Amino acid sequence: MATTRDRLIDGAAALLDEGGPAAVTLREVGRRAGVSHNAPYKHFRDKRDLLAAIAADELRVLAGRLTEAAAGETGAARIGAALHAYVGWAVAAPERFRLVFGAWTGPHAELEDAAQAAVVAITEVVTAAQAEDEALPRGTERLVALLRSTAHGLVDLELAGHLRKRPGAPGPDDLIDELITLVRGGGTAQRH
Amino acid sequence: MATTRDRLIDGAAALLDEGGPAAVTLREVGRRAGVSHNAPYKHFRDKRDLLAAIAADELRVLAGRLTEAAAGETGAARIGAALHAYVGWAVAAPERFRLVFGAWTGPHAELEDAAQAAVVAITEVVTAAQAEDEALPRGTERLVALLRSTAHGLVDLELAGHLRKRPGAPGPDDLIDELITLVRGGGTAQRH
DNA sequence: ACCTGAACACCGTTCAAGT
DNA sequence: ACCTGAACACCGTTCAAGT
Repeated sequence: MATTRDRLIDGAAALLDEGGPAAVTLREVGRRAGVSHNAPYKHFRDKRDLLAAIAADELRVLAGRLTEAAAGETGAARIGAALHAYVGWAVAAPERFRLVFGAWTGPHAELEDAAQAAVVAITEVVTAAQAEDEALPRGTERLVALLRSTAHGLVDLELAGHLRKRPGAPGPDDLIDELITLVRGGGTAQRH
Repeated sequence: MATTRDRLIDGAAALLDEGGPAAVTLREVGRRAGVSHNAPYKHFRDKRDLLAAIAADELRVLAGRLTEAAAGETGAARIGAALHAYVGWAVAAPERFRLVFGAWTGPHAELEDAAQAAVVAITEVVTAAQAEDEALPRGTERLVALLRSTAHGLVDLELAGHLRKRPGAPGPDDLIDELITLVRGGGTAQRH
């Protein structure tokens, strides 16, 4: 049986998916959890803190998916699998994606820890890929930053409807494949 | 002398810059324009429509900056200049950047027109660059989508504080230069 | 420790009415 | 055509009080 705190988080996450952060009213969150409209204040400092708990959960899910997806591949394909997992995660839950990477006024410890763990996960994937594929550029930090940014931007533009105006235009997954190819110098060499 | 509509937009844009969309209350917008708290409804359908007018203005500014920045360069440097202008625009006005590319529920004609014009502007830059630099990959649509996504993602992660945890880590401008290099195959050839 | 109900200060939006 | 003031239905947050 779930604790009140868990039910509050679940209800808030459902409301978030349904209508974005504005739809996450503490009154409705409380109602769905079977408590009063301000019971949430006994478990979270305020609405922001409740949303941050959801965001941190989601970042931990993301880190796990990236690691798992990359584990079944070798070389640059590790990176491709991780980035495809990133896109799949974001597109499946756009509001959670937007929440995680949205404007957080002021620091939040749990959220920052989870974000750091996600960066570590993708960094490990890229390090392994670089060790297996000499066609990948050296410099893990720069490459990670570039790959993260592109995957993130692809998703954000796709969700905003700014990427595919023309039917048949390449989507995020197509463009990730192209990115991997370009980053490897456009060639196919995979020496070890 | 500015019309009421202009003063409403100016006041709303200032409030947006100061504290994000939540800070744009129609009451304060009206107060700054010297009208009542619901006079805005005579010029805009609702708050969303007022924000969309700001976003459309901003997209037109962006399109102009991209074109202007690229005009002074040749080959791949056109793209570099345009993307640096994109980053400069976004970082200078983070809230406007977030507004423009944020979650717009339902279509908005003026905003979509302005977005289309911005895509046309960057597409023209890339087309010109491709004609001058054979090291750039062919396929304008795919390259434009990739470049836009990376620049957008760089800015979004930077603004969220997710890009540069370590002091001295590469910033958006550094990574754009690296992107251009990688996209040209890592080489420096620039035959015409 | 956890929860409730009333209350406060907001906010977007609507409406009748004014010039 | 453009604007105002009152009103409505919200919402986040606080507080005193209950078990």
